Amino acid sequence: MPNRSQSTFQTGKAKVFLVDDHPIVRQGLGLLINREPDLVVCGEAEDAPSALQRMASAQPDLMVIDISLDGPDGLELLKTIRLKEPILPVLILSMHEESTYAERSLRAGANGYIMKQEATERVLVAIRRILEGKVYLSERLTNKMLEQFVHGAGASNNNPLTTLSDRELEVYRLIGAGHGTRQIADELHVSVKTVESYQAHIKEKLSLRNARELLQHAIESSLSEKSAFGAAD
Amino acid sequence: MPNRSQSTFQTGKAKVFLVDDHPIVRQGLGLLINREPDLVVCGEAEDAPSALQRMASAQPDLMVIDISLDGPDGLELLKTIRLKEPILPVLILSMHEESTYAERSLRAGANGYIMKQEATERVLVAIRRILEGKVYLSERLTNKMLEQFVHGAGASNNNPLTTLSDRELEVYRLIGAGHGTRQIADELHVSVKTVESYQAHIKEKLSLRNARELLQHAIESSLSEKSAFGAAD
DNA sequence: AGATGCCATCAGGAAATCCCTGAGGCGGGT
DNA sequence: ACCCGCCTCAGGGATTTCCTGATGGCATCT
Repeated sequence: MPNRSQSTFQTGKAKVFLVDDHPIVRQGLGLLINREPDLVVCGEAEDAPSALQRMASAQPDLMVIDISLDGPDGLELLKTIRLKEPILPVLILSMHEESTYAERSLRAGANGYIMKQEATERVLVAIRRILEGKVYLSERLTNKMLEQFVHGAGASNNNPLTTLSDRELEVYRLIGAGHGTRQIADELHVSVKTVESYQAHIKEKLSLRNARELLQHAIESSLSEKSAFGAAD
Repeated sequence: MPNRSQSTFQTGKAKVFLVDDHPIVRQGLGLLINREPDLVVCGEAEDAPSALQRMASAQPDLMVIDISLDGPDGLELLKTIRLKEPILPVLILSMHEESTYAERSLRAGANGYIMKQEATERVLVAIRRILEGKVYLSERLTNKMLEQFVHGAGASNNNPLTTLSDRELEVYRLIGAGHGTRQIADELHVSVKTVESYQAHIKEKLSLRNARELLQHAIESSLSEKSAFGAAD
C-alpha cells in the first residue's frame, strides 16, 4: 500500500501541507482549509529545508507551495520534492503574474498554479481538482497553453526555446544580456530591420505581446541559468 | 466628540479596516483579529479607491494597509487618508525589505511598519501598540532609525532605491512588473508626460543610460527581492 | 519539377516611446 | 524671502516598435 495520494480513503480527509514564508498567509490558508470537511492541514513550513524535513512525518496528500521563499525558491523545492515523490500533487501559489511563472511551474512538475490575487474559494477549487488527479490553471492560462501546444508541435519540445531558429535564439540571448536592437544589428552585421524581424518571430513563437514582455522573458531565462540546490537525500 | 481613535471606549472593541489585494491575506488577518476579544474587523478593501469609499461608513479605529496594491499603492492611499484623517492610526504591512519602505512609510504618516514575514502575533502586538498612540517598528529598524537620527542625514544609503521619491519608486516597481509607460500613466491617473518625467529622474538617480537599462534594472530588482540585504550596522 | 514551407534578409510607414528642454505650483528648510 | 526637491505637464525631434509585405535560398513533400 505504497501511496495514499487519492485523497480520502483512510482518514476521511486529504492532508495538505503548506509552504509559505508569510505566517499570515499560512494562517489564512490553514483556517480556510481546516474548516472544510474533506481537508485538513497536516503541516507547515516557511522555507524549503524545513519543508523537506517535516514532509517526511507529515505524509501529505498535497503540497501548497509559494514561489517566493527565502533561500531556494518554491520551484527549487518542487524539483527536489519530485526526486522523491514523483506523483505527489503540488499546487504552486504565487503573487506574481501568471505569465511569468505558470509555465515554468508546470515544467518543474507542478499540478496547478494559482495567484494570491484569486478569491479564496478558488484555492479550494484548485486543491480539489488537483486531488482528483487533474491540473488546475486559470482559464486564460489554459487557453494559452493549449494554443502553444498546437502551435509548437507539442510532443517533443517541452522547451519553447527549441522552436526558435539559430538566428532567433542568438538574438534572444543577446536581448537577455541587455543588448538593444541597434547594438544587436551591429554585432550580427545585419540590418536593424532584420533584427526587428527576428524579434517579431520570437514574440510570435513564445506568445509574447510586445517588446517589454520579450525583454522580460529573455532576462528571466538568462537569469535562471544558475543554482542547482544540493539534493537533499 | 470628534474622534474615537483611542480604541475601546464605546463598542468595547477597536475597529480595524484591512486593505490588501490578496484575499488570502485579508482572510488570514481577519480571522486572526476577530478572535481577539478587544479587536474586530470592520471592513476590507482590495485597492485604494474602494478603501476610501468604504472607510466612510466603516469608521475604523485603525487601518492596516498593504503597500503593494494594484493601481495607487499603499503609500498613496495613506497620503490620501492623511488629508482627511490626520490622526487615524495606520499600520503599513509589506512583504518588501524594510530598508526600502519603512522610513518612507513613516514619512508618509504611518504609525507603524511590519513585514509579512513576521509572526502573526507580532501583527497583534503592532496593532495594540499603535492603538495606544505609540509607533511600531521592528527592533532592528528602530535602532537604525535612532542611529540615523543621531548621525544626522547620510550614511544609511547603500540601497540606491532609497534616493527615489515615493512617486518615482512607484513607477519603478510598475516598470519592473512589465507595465508600459501608457499603462502606468493610466493606472496612476497622470499624464504620459509625467510618467516620462519620473522615468528620467529614476534613470538619473540610478545612473542608467536609457530606457532599456531602466527596464532591465527594474525587472531584475523585482525578480530578486531576496538577496541584497542591506547590513544594518 | 513544381509546390510548399521555413529561414534569413530587408523596406516602408504609422504609432508609440524615448529623451531633451523648459516650466509652474507647492511645501520644507535656512 | 530664497532655494531646492517633488509632482505635474508640454513641445518636438530622435528612436524604436510593430504591422505589412517582399526577395531569394534551401529543404521537403508530392
